[in-house]
Amino acid sequence: MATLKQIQYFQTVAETQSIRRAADRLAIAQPTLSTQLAALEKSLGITLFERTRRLTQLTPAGRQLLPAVKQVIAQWHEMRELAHTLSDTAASTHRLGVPPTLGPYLLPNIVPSIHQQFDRLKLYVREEPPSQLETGVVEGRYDLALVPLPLRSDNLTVDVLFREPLMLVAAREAGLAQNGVLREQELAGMSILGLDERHQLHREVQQICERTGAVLNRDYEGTSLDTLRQMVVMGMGVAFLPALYIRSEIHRPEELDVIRIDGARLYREHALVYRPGSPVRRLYQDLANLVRERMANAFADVVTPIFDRGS
Amino acid sequence: MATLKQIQYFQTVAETQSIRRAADRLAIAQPTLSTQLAALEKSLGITLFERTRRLTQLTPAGRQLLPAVKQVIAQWHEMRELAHTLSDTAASTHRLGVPPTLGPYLLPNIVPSIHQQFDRLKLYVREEPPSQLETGVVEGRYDLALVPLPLRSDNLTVDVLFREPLMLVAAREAGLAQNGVLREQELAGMSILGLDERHQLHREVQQICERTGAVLNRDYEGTSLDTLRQMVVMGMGVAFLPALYIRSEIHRPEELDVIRIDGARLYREHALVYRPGSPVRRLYQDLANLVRERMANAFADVVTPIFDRGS
DNA sequence: TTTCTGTTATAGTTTTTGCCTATATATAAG
DNA sequence: CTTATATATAGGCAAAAACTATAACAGAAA
Repeated sequence: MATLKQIQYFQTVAETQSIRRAADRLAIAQPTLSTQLAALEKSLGITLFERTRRLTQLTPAGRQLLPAVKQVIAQWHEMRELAHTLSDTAASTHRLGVPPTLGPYLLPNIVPSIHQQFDRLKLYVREEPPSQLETGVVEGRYDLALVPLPLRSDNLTVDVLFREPLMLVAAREAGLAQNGVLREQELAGMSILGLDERHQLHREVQQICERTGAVLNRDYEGTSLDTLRQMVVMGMGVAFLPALYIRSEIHRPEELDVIRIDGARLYREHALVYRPGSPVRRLYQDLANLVRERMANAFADVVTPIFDRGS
Repeated sequence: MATLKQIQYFQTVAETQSIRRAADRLAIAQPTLSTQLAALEKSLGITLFERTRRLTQLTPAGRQLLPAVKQVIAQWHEMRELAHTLSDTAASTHRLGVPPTLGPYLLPNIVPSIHQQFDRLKLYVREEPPSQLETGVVEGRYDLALVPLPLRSDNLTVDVLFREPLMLVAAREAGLAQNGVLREQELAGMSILGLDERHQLHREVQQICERTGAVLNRDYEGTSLDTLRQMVVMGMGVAFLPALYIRSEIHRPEELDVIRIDGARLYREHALVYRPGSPVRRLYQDLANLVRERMANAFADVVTPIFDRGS
């Protein structure tokens, strides 16, 4: 069937113009080489060499086949080199899915750290709603994903990363900000702007409203955190925004007050998920730890990293 | 060592996303495939697949290796196709050597016939003095050559092709032409122009002069048949020119008389030579016959084909 | 839960093949 | 004619690739 070995033998004989010398160079016995060469010629249906005692040289057909043979061997070597590079698991490209309300505000803070620690690892990042991220990982469209808890799927490995507070944001003129803090009870009856229901954040805010007695305003819904912020700036109401978004996109002096709500469970939790069978789960665990440490070191005032809690 | 079979297996499993289905498509047993896959992974130092019961899919590293693997297989198929094409011996490029005093005047007449009969055969033609053609064939720089007899080497197969008369050419004004024929005796003492001694024709003309009593003029020697003809036209003397050259390059009306010499052995003989061990000698015999037949059919008045005479 | 089904891995065996040594054969050189 | 050198052939062994049978395991169905 024309094996790789055989065509390597072919190349060597063509180069040395001698079966004996080629056998020496290949460190095999001369009869072995004769036999394999004959087998190759038979399987190709071509006489490759004109064998005389003085020298063994290519036939016209063999001469024309040689470049093609070299191509095959060259490609094969290339493949092996690539394999060698990839044998370091952290040298591959991993497909990471992120939700649109987290990715743009988290990744710029952690990607440099990742590249510092795993200098040959590459990330192929895509944004999608969390539900699709989960199924994406299960079905193999992603290798790993950042998703908010709780998960829908139960057949994924979950590394909980950190807790991210949701802050109430109001227009400055609304005058809600008493030293930046509000008690939970004061939320009752308040009209809250939210994202449209394709975002996970929609549901999270909805649950907060139910718990605190605030009212989710469904007349106007944002399509992204940025539009939601604009709606607040324009005085259409107040909204709950994630702390990392605020840290990233809202700078003082601005027309907005950022208010912490005392005593309420106003936060969301993010996790890194991947298939339990993934052969590189150790790498993903390392990545999760790297994110937690990065959060602990540089974002302790914004988020709360969660170590040692599986799911 | 990572065989071709193994990387084909790899590709098939990647495509079918299942070891079982891949085994079916490859017409091998499933355990064989599992084992070979494991062997490949070990030799590459990479885990290529994430095996679950539902589906077997590529790891990030495997995903990146796949294109390289496909390249190898594609090149290999290309090589086999080329081999199949070349398995028709008449589909290769054969290196043909010709002497400068024959090639340009013979080949235009026979190459079309060759391409008609062997439509996929290609010739790579080079001109060299006959002595170098012979060693060229012996040493493998040529696959076959047209050379004048007699040969220097005795380790070549010789297919004698045809006998080509040498004609005396004189300027019209010399008035030598009595009905285009001269008797041999009339050559005695005549001054003959020849080629320089690097050409085989130099020696041939020299021998003719010795036999007939003509005198070879060595003061002026041509470097090619064309310069020799020019010298005759300019009245510097008379010369012996090969019949095929005359047929090809001397057209009437012209300033030259072409004279046949009666009763003398004024000719040279051409042969096709190749190494006795050449695996395609049958093809070369066919080519020799084709040349003879072409000469017999279209050039019977110029040359004398020689059938059935080995050497 | 248990059972059934479908998929991959492992064990044991047979067949194939790639390689070796020894020897035959053939040619060019001495 | 003999010798030296190169390739081909023969016979045998060991490694590898194939097969069958079976185990292990997850997901679906009962």
